[in-house]
Amino acid sequence: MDILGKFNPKEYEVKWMKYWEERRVYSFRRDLLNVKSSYVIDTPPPYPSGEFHVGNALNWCYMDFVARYKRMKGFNVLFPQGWDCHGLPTEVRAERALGVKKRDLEAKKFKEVCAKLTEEWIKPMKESIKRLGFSVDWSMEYKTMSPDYWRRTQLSFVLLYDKGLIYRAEHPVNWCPRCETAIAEAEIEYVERPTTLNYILFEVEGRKPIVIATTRPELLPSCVAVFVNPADDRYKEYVGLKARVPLFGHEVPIMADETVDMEFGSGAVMVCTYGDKSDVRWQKRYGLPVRVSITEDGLMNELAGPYKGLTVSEARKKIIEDLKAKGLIVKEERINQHVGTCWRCHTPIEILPRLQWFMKTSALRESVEREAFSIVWVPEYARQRLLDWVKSMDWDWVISRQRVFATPIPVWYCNNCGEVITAKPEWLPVDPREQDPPLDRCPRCGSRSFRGESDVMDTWMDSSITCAVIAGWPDDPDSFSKLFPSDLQPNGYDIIRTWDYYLLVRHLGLFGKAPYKVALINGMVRGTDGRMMHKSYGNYIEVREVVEKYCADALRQWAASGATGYDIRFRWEDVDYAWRFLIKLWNASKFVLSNLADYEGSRPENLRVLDVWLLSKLADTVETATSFMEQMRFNEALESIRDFTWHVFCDHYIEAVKYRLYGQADDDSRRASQYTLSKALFVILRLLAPFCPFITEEIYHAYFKQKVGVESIHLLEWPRPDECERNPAAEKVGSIIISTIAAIRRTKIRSRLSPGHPLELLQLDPGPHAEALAEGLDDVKGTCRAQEVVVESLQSDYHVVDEYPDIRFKFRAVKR
RNA sequence: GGGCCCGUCGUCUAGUUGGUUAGGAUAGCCGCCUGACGCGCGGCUGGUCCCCGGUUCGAGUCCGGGCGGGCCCA
Repeated sequence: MDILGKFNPKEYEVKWMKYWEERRVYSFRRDLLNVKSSYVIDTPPPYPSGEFHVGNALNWCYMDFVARYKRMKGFNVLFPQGWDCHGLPTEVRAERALGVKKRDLEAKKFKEVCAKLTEEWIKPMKESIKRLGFSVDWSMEYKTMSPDYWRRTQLSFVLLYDKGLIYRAEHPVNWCPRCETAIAEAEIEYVERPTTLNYILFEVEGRKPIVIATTRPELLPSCVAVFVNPADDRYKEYVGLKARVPLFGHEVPIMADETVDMEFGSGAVMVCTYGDKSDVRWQKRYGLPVRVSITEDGLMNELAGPYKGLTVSEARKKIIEDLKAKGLIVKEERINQHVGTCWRCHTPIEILPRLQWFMKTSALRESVEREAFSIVWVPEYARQRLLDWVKSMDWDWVISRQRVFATPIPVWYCNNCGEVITAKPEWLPVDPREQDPPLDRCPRCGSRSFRGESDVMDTWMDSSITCAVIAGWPDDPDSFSKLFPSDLQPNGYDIIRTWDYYLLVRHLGLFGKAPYKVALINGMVRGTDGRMMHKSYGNYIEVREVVEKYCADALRQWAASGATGYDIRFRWEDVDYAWRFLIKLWNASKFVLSNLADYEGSRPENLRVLDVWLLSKLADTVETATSFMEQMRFNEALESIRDFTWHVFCDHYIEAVKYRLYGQADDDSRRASQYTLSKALFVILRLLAPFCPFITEEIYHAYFKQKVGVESIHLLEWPRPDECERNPAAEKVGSIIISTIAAIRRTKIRSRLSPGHPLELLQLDPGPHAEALAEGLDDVKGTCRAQEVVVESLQSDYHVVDEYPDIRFKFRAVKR
């Protein structure tokens, strides 16, 4: 036996981290696919930003608690780790690193630089994931930028295209003029900012001019109609007439629509191509013309006449000046406006019509809504979030992007007839920007000249097929049939509308089946000041800092301290408490192990009542903890284990068996306590293993490994209540004895005696509990260090046991 | 403006189908060198359960209306 030495988590944590990796302790047993039930976790692949932050840590802790618990419950756990590599920030960083714009460099070369940077940023994140002890199977690691991965993304594109769920059309899209790309609704961030609402005169033949209110006068050249509310008395007579657009001179119809807000501005609005989403709605509903005046890089085009070439904001200034010069602005009003901006570069977005690729998500709305009910959401409110989002979507998903570092869209166009040629599955992976289709001639017109699609796919197209990919799709149908759908999809509530939604819609489109069974939602991490943890708030904590000051097991306990699905504050006090618990466990283990030298491991015939009491309480704890783990209520599970360990096991049981170990009792009693100590510690360690994988492994190896033989505690079975021998009668008796001991100890301390101070005489009046106390008399005597105990009726000057006020006692201490 | 979530000692958290004096943990305070652990042990003090109504013999819990905070969206 290897008695534990000094508590040194930094040393043993690194040791076990390496041990687990070398021995592949957490590998998914593919050979047991048909033998053992699998449990599949669809780890959301993070974007390789270079930093694994505390929010990630929380998310991964949840996954790991489940992974380790399920593994111990006998499941063959698949816990993979991937990287969602493509993304604009990488392109921006690459541009900065190279000092060029992406379009100025050959795509191939630019992609190489991005890939290299991505590899670099993955490294530190991977280190963090390992250091925190997450039980990932690294043989399953994938990167969405690898050709083998984007082969799958492309295949999913082709299959959805063949099913009619992907189409190409000219449609208004959210456009970032800085990034020069379309972006999805999910990528827009709305910010509030002050702006000016301009009241502009539009001439109307035969009437007084009509005043329209707009925040975007630069869109006058794109004006295609004026709208008023049909119930608005001010404008009833105008409906059906034509208004002349100032400065630009074209005439537009004045129309009525009940969605016009009479209270806003003048009650008359102009419809443009496109100022906002309602412009798009009206344009569609009334078949209005399309007049585009803004270019893809955010400049005014020829339609803007003299303003051509100006940026949007320059044009706005100039147009306002010119209108003022002509007396056409009658009022200016400062208002706050919500502006859609690009979530990456924060440039205000424009809505532009453009040929884009779409996924027909509108066709899948009903099945998404239906499947949301077949999924278990932890906590349940998350389902409502998803449903609300699905109901509010009004456009199909734009899946094309005008970027470089991303999965290519596997499509070519015939230069002669324009035929769209999608790749055959066997051509994949393919990059149409660099490769021609393996065809002699265009199947429609026979031409030999093709042009590859230069657009690429939205990153979400990569990351929304992970459930299929980790299950082995498309190469291993057998494995796919067993590992799809995933059992667990863990992520934060902020990305329910993206991650959970896109996964659902993609897999439903491809396979007609929901991709995960349980969605486990985590809240946001707040700083010590209670606000969201942000670098800009100055309340940002780095994972490394916590691990260096404390250790991974302490950080993991902090992550378990909040209620599942709700925000959690980072508190050093929690980490500190966790740290102290580890020390407590360490010392208790040291005590137990140092008393087991002459114990061979078998169960003695006769346990004493306190032994049975402890094991029975332990059975309760096992049951409670198990139930909480099943419900993924990690805070409750951990708390029940810590509470039992600290207060039942250490404070009461260990204190009450010391006299039996220190040679004041007979051998049977000693052996019974040794059995109970070792049994209880072994169960505690296993209960704690999902939360504190390092310390439990260290203690396991110091003693239990030799008895059990299994190479890691994490490969053992989760404890069952029945292995702890529940016994309600003994629990009752034990509780009486323990309460009595505690009451005597309290009284000693109040009398300024140390708990270990010997008593010359202890007088005990058990009241109705004579039988129970008779059974525990040795324990009371030994633990309270009474030289003599007399059981007798007490009438005066006695103390009582709080929990059992019928029990009276008094004592006389040995003189100091 | 809309949807969802949340308001319980300073802080975090539990509170079953409504049912004794709202439980636990931390922090705070007061004791104690006690033999695994002062990184410890024992104890004490903290709550008008956000507010106002209603239902009820009885409301932290159910209903209605506010107020405050958060996330997502417009």
